[in-house]
Amino acid sequence: MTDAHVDPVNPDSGQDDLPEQMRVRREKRDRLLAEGVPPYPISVPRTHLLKDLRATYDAQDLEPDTRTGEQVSVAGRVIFLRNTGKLCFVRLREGDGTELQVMFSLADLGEEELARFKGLVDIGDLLSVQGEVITSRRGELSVQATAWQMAAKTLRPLPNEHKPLSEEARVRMRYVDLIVRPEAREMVRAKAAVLKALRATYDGRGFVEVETPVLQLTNGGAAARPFSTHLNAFDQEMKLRIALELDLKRAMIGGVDRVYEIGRTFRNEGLDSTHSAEFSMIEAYEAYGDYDTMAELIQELIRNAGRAIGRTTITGRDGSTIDIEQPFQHATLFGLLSEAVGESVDATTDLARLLKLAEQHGVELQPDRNAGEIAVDLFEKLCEHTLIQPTFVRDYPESARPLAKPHREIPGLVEAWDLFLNGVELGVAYSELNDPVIQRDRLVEQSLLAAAGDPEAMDLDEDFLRAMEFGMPPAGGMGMGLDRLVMLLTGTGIRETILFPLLRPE
RNA sequence: GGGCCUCUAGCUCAAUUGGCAGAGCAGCGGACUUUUAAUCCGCGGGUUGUGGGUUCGAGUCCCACGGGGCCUACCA
Repeated sequence: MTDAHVDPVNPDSGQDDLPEQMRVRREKRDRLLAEGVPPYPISVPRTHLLKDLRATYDAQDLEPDTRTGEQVSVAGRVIFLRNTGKLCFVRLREGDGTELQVMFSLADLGEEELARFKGLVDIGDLLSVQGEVITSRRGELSVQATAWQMAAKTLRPLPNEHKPLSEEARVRMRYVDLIVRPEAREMVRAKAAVLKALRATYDGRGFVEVETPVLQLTNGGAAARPFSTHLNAFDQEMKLRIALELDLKRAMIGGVDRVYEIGRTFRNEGLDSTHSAEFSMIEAYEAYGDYDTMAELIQELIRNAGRAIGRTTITGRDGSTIDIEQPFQHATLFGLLSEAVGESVDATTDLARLLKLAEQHGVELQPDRNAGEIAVDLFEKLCEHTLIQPTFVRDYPESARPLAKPHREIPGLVEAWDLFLNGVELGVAYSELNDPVIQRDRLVEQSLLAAAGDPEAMDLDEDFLRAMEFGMPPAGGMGMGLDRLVMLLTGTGIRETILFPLLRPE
């Protein structure tokens, strides 16, 4: 932020139209400038992190009124300020939430410097303080200040520490949320730890991380409405990717046998508490693997991510305990569905029977669904929410998963699973279709839908088909939503896990 | 898309039947050398989301618009 209208040599920026507290802070900034002290210096002394001092001294169990003799310079944000006349207490907080008390006394600072401190420092300011590490009379680890500098003057008051910010304020001003709310700070670090664990798990298994284009010529790899944009250099309409799949398969065809990407995808669809316009996808492909090797992989990914943030047991939404250290269950789609409807249903069950079952169980269907799609609809409505313990739901009807390979034993099914945990879908995997002729048929079918106006259908990606015709190894492929994983492991909503969620302009 | 709720001081929230717009924290002035949401005395702070309307009088009732939330529907 710049204040071009403020003349620093002639301080008069106490603008009348500002709220009182902002005016006061601007005046203090002006006073610093007037005395020749920069309110935003290039650097300030800092010999120790608050965290360092806590690590060094907390373990020593110091008596009250201890003087350690160690001289330090520390820096942090003033989050608490108490003035008892000739002695001021300040609590500094640094970015990770570590706090340390600083004491400003008449005896150590002198009358003039103490008065300057009282007159210039507000809650929220970033401060550098020099002094000795001591413990207070109450035994609290502190720095007894002998000098201080403003590191950066804050012009807006911090919100009330003791009342939670409204949910809207939290997401609109996440920077403030991060300052005042420990859970917000922890979320940032938890997500980073999860990402690190995911990469370590892939890397440990010999997977190679790649980056593939976000800007795409065609819409493919999933069924979703894309964002459109324009590339001026080619005068070319472009799409933002909705999935990573096609480029990762191209890489695998080229010999990146174990390949993964963690990256942003974009979907121009409805937004709600579980759907975001942009979100991070995790996809991996393993040549000579299949959907069983992917099941092993995803368990290890989730387990290691949980361990990285110390959360390997989760309380399910029905109150039960989910222990992700335990092997995940396997079930079949038709097995679970048969159980739910109380009669045997399989890939050969005809459309009429399935429609009848849908009616009996009050499941509303979209028009023109085929038998396989109805079976999946029934499963989603009747079974999905009951899958609290981690469960791989395997073997989908062919028509419901057009990019998976036919099942090795059961006709009419394909080798695909969805992983459910706490009643939500967390990841998917296939034994990937690699017959370029069948692949072409499927994609042509999709492109006809697209031509007919289905905004979610895939475009025909001729280059992808050409790549497939060079031979894609038999492979397993998996996908998982990063935000859903973090939500699951931390037990929070999507607006908490995304640092800066998309919001309407104020 | 449909339904319900909500928007008041920097922040979090009150305001009875339509009758002077308030509190806590934060801020300003004063006292206090051990506070930890300190205490004590005093003071300021508002276009009640925006625009209309009803009324002697609107934070409150009506209409429209905007922001936010919840439920529902849709959604690889």
